[in-house]
Amino acid sequence: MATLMDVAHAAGVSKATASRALHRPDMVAEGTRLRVREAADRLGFQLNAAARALTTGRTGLVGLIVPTLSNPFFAPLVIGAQQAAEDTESHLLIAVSEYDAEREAALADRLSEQADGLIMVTPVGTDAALRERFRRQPLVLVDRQVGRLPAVVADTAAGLAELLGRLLDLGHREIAYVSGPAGSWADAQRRAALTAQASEAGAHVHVLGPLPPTFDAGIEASRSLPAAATAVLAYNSYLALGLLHGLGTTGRRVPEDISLAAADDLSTLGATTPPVTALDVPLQQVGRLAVTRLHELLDGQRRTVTSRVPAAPVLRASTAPPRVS
Amino acid sequence: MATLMDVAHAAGVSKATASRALHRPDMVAEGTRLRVREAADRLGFQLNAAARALTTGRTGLVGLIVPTLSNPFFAPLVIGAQQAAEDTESHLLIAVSEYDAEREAALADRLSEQADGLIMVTPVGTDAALRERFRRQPLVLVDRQVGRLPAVVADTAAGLAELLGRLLDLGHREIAYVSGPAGSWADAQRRAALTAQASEAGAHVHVLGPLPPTFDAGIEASRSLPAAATAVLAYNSYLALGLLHGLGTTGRRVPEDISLAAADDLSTLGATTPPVTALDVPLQQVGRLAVTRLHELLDGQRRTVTSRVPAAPVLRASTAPPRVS
DNA sequence: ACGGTCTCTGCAACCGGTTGCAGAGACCGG
DNA sequence: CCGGTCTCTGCAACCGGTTGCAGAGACCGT
Repeated sequence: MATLMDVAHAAGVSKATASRALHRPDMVAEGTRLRVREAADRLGFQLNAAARALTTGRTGLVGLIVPTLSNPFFAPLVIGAQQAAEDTESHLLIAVSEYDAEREAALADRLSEQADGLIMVTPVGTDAALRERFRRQPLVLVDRQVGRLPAVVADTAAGLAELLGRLLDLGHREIAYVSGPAGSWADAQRRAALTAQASEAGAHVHVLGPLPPTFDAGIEASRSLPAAATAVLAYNSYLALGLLHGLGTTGRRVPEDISLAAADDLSTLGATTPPVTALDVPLQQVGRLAVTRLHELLDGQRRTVTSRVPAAPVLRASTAPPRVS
Repeated sequence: MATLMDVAHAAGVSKATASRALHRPDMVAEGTRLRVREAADRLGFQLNAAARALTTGRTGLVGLIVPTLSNPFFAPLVIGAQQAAEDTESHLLIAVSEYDAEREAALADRLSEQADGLIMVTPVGTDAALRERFRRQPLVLVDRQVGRLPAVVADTAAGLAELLGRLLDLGHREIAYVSGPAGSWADAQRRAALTAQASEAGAHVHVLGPLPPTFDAGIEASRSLPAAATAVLAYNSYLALGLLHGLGTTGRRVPEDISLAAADDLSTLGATTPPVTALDVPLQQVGRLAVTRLHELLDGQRRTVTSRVPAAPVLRASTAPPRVS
């Protein structure tokens, strides 16, 4: 593998000039630059990332820790992050925590050796640990707020509030909310937003759970819905799918007997019978923004604000006015 | 950030000894080792990955290129790869090609600057390009065979053959196969295996497609199934889900009127009505194996064989004997 | 013709580890 | 007591880039 030295030699200049010709074009005479460039790709020169990282102190790597990849919910996040990474000539170092705080910490430690900074999607785990980690290394949180740490959150609480508004408009007054995993930050946000808004409107939100955000848990939940509820909101698509299935087998029709909606939007929700009303969460943008924020942080721009991206309801056939009883 | 030099100083030894104390324990006296270790974690020493990579020529990074992450099919692959990476103290550098050969090539080029080797899941793209790339850098292919290049493949063709066997046993003789994307290596393998085996058994396989492996394409396909077909095999779960939906809306019952099965197994297939017979592809193992193979390659063990992991049918309610006509 | 400025290039130090080689003692057998 | 072996440690070179600093000309205005 050709080194910069080889290139410099071939072009008849010094290592320093070669280096500048390749990424400081304005510091070098036109002719020289051309000669070096030509020599470089004649020799198939590839810059040694490690050597560069050693001097510059930047690896160009962004660590990304997600709780899982089995949930396609996270795919757009990764895609968005990758797009932003490409734009900034960096790469994604990925790790999956499996919702395990200890494992997550270990991965973060190991990733941080190689990466310039970390992006963490960490619904579980303590605030204190995250604060501590932020003190040691550049860090951007996703879908979670801890004090004034930089974060990018999808504003599902607001979106869900809007969704609830629609249900209230339709006439629903007794609404069940099927919670997500215990200790989830996002879930707590949603629960709080919903109950507050409902009581304001003279309605009531029945909270079920916490539950694991799975299809099976959704089926379970469908059996314990309060009889009064005319609509049910689910923490995520899997729960919603389980609910749909469970309601179907117990003979309750959606939306005639009960309305159903989910607080995220997997593509399958549009393909069920009936299609399920959902919240479109622009995760790709979240991913992109997270990387951008991280780079701002690395460049020393102290914009440690929380970025919010709005989530909007997508109304489908699973929501309708309650049956007049 | 403390450097090795600082640690050495604190422990009253030289840089060299400090280095050895940390990862060549047997070369150093017990007492010294302890002193160095103690100093290291007192100072919160973190080894600089770039510096290490520069001298050793190993970054400890494995590049992984997948066509997409939106399909949860690939999640276990990533998980498996990550597990193997953890075991070998390395990390996953991930990139998504979006099924675009040009993009894939660019990503591979850029990843290879940083990674010790590449693992590529590349259903599209030419053999020649892969061969060429292999000449330049350690490379392991997944779900694709190109000459004698190292590869790990899930033996879906064999698994599908077994599945076809079951259908034949049930009495099916006219079977539709709904193909995957044009140019897909795996799809070609399956098609060939199926048609050969069917004609041997006096049955006939009707090939539809190629089609994009999506839910919608599955719906489309459900409208153009040959009337004679009593069973249909789909290239993947999404097509199968689409077929199930499409058949439902046109009034053909599964499995009474027609049997249905998929050549991979997303968890949702077990949750439909009826649950869909599928092929369990142990992708996690594939991912793990791919990383192992890559490391063998890096360590100079020239085991450039193709590893196969078996895929086994999971029989569910969507397959039954054909209706006697 | 001359001093000053500006543009371009090279020298050499530096980033933070790893490792071949050699030297210093300790230890051992004869 | 001596030479040989073995264990442990340090010196210094090296990996392959980047960058501050200074020097060499070119060019300019007076």
